[in-house]
Amino acid sequence: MEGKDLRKAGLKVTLPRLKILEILEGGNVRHVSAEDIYKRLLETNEDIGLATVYRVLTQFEAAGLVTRHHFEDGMAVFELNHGTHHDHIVCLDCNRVEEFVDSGIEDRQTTVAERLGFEIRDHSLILYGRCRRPGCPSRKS
Amino acid sequence: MEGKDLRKAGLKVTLPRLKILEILEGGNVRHVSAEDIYKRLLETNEDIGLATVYRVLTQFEAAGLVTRHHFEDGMAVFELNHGTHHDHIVCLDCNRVEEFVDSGIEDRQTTVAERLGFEIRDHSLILYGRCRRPGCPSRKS
DNA sequence: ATGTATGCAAAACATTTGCACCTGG
DNA sequence: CCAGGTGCAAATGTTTTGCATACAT
Repeated sequence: MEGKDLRKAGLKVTLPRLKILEILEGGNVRHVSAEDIYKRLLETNEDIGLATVYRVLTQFEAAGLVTRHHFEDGMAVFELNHGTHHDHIVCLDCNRVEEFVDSGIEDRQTTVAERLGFEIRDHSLILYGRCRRPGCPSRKS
Repeated sequence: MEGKDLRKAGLKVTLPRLKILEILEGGNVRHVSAEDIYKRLLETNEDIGLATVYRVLTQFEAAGLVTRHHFEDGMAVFELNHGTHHDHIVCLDCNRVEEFVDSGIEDRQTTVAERLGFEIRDHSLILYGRCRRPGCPSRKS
């Protein structure tokens, strides 16, 4: 029984919340938009409204289960929190997203914040570039 | 005559573009939304439509005159490019924005991107925290 | 039972676009 | 004069909300 995570987060265990959590856990894609999830639900013939998807994702975020990111296309994407913090690098051509952690960067962020008199609470670091892997459109040039 | 910047950017010198550039240069606020600029124009009794503000800002961005940022509220803010690159730290309580540059962070970003096989083109680093300065609401606690 | 969650449709919001008119060079 | 710029209104795309109904505990 996997409703544990939900109950532990103080959320009533309902079918929409279970299904959405399931999709987030279904590892094939780590960063999904509300619309992505909604489409996935339709494919599985689940009768769940888009509004509910947004509501549930917002609750999950408040409960610390997921993180909301704003990549530069403006549309929000959500990612299941698997404990470890990490930053992102996004390919401008194929939209592939890789994750990384660099303790040097993390440390210096804290130092910089202190120097400016801030008590740091969070940060968002996104690198943009070209990955030029097989399958990436930038390869064609 | 200040239309020089515009003409140099390959843009026809028109009244809306001049007025908007003027507001961006009017140093009191460095990060403004399209709506902010529109309101400022209304206060000055300029008859410029919101659509034009968006169009002009997009052109300015394409011309490299301004940079568009997505802070975490989702609404885009624009900032005049004064040459030097910098990152941002935003106070979660009073929304004050400070700028900083840390060459250590910059260097490691390049290193990380290379390690992951990316040719880095740009990045967005935003720290979030509490500044606890006089006038900052977090002070009241 | 009862308070909360959901679905649907409509609202709200930021941003973009179509089109007739105006303006800068 | 004429290509390009602008205002207005309407369209778009994403996210939120109101409300009557359905569900978990």
